[in-house]
Amino acid sequence: MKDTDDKLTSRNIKPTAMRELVLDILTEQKMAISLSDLEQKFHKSDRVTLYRTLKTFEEKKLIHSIDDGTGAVKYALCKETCQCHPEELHVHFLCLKCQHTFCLSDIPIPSINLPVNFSVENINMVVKGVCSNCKD
Amino acid sequence: MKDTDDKLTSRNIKPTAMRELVLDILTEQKMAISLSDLEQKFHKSDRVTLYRTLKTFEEKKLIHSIDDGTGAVKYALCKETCQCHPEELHVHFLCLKCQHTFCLSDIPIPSINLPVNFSVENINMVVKGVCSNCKD
DNA sequence: AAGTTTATGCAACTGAGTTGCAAACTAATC
DNA sequence: GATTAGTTTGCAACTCAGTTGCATAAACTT
Repeated sequence: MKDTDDKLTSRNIKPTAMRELVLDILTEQKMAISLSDLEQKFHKSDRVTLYRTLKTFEEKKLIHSIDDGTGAVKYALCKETCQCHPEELHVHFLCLKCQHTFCLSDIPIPSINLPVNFSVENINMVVKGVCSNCKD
Repeated sequence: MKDTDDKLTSRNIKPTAMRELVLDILTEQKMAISLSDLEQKFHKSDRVTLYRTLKTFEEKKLIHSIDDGTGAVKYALCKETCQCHPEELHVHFLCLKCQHTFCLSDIPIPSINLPVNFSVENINMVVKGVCSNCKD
């Protein structure tokens, strides 16, 4: 738990039992998960608490949210030092077969030449297709 | 109405009074609009009909949908010949001040080098920031 | 230990998206 | 132009994600 605690405190999040649990679950995931997904990892849980936990984590940039168009926002861990600035963001991939959403952490979002006087704060880029697992 | 009718029939959509009206409204818009926005352009209207009209239009590629993360999917007209293939897609912009969502029709979505054995079918790319109108 | 702040759990609500069904409309055939 | 078949429209009702308010429980302060 020491490790988990450190991750929380280093992001200025008070380490409660609930939060440690949620962070551990998020750490285990190979893919992004939604609030409902998270809920189902618990035998007994309160959606609202999980919801607020995710919100807190996102605010403190411990996790980032991905709107992949499936109707439920998904969440995945940020890298240690991530501040979620536009230059740090990566592409996400939604597999239309297995419905899993991945971080393509190695693929940065290409920079865009916006029209004059437009400024960027955030970018959401989701590629939809078929992942290597589902390709046969 | 001739013009509107032609646009519908050329996309294999039967031109009903309702559909002509919706297409006309969509044509007038400078920005993408949601189902709720559309609903409010009518004095008396049925959400479900408008919903289904938008679905039909999208299926026939007369319009495309944009998930800008605001919770409501927005819609905008496609170009005449658009088939909504990945290479044809453009970037969208959500202004965090005026909350308007624009097509940046001149800015194609940059192509991405996906990991091996990943294939693309669609891409949603939304840049969020402040538009030139709201910048002061 | 008392008091203050913060987190949790429950109930309840909103709003987008959706489905089923019956009535209205359109198109096709005789 | 009446009959039928297929399509579109309108209404009711539902699901599900996200959200708020409030009361209790836990953690932190002095």
